[in-house]
Amino acid sequence: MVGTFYYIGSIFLKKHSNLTLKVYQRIIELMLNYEIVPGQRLVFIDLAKQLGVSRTPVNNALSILAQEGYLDFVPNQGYSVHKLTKQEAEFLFEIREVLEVGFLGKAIRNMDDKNMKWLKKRKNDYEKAISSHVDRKLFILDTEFHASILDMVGNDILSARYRDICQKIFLRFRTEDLRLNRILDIKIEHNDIFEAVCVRDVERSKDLVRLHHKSSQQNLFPIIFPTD
Amino acid sequence: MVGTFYYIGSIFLKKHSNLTLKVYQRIIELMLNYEIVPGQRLVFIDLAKQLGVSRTPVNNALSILAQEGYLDFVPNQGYSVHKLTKQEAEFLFEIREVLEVGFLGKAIRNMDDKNMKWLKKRKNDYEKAISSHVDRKLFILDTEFHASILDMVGNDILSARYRDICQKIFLRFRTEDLRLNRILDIKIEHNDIFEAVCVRDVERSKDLVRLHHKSSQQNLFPIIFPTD
DNA sequence: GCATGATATATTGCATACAATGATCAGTAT
DNA sequence: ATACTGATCATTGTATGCAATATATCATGC
Repeated sequence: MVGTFYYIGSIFLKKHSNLTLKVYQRIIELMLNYEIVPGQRLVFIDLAKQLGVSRTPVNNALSILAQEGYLDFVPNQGYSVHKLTKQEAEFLFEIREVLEVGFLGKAIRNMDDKNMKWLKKRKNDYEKAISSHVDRKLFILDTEFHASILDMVGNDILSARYRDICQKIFLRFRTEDLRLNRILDIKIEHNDIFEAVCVRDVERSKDLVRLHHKSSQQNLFPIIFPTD
Repeated sequence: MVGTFYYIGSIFLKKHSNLTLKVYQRIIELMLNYEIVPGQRLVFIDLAKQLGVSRTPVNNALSILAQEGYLDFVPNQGYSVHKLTKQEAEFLFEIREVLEVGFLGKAIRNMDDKNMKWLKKRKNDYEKAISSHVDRKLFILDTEFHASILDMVGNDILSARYRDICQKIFLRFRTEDLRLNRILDIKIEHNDIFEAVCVRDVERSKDLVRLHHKSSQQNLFPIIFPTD
């Protein structure tokens, strides 16, 4: 179950909530669990029946998700799950890298022992999950490793946006797209980044992060976008 | 009239649209024109009456705007226009700068004569608007000057997000907050940036942009957040 | 056989009725 | 006076009916 990990909109359901937000969250879960997939059309009444609510909260939730770019919307025609294009994925990778590299210096300057322990924990989480090929766990834990570095900046808006970008990317992928050798490479590269960050070597960290993203892109894109 | 310039969500109303999107756009206009102001509560029925529609599309539009961070929302209590805190403004400034500086090199490398002319036009637009103190025109034209540089990168998602960040910031300000001497300084600083970009001096451009944002922040924040 | 047009069907869009919730205010007890 | 309780009111939340729109089906004509 990945339900506790989604980032979209950074909404945290509280005791006081409404159906719109619950439906919104549920749809994200459906996307993360491949129960609805990129390209698939979403029909109000079907979703409403499936979730046991009326069309109103479904309509609301879909409006929000469309605005965030997770769904496509055509007036009078309806909603469908957005299928990220190769170009969009490139755009997002590019933004992701600029943010990560751009804030790495501040993150490292801000880092304390607590941060470092936390980061190590995220690194271990990824490694421990390598064997268990469930859902999108690896994508999420990979993202969490990187995001944990950025979290040290202390800029909540940045943290939320970074996670949103990563999620938009990995929602396009399937776990099978990550081949084992790439998974193990990621582990090694994370280790290298972790070491460089720990010794506060900003320039080396930046280089390693750039290299890491480049490798990920080179490995995944031919699989995800074979024709383009 | 600033209606043609808003960025939120980058939705462009087409022939086929629906009331939700029209209401959404209208509320943005109301925010830009100070007809609804930060902190103000938004009541469904009032807005619906004012815009001549039912509560349904208003509800939809407000959900979207809340998700984007332009409105605050408390379930069973309602919506209010978000009043950006000093910290949030600092966070946004920080992100803005990292994006702008981080992509400046690529922008300059991509620049051709057409881009350069376009940028000069944006620079002139700002200068011409200095005398006409209407609405948020200066904020918008200032943003457009900077965004025009980033547009050269050719990353649509980046361009949209950059404008969104700027808009979130300047929605918190009022035109009166920009004092004349700062307005004239901006003109000079834009000129310097423009020159550096034109001669493709990436490092100098970056320094000037950083300086420019720092000055803006130092001038505006004491006025906008006097107590904090 | 293919294009065209009319009809039927499915789905979205909007308004509204009713229910649920929270805020306000008055009244009572301490 | 202040704190508590209950009734009233305002507003949000949800479901649903009907209208508008788009799509699919089928018949007709060439």
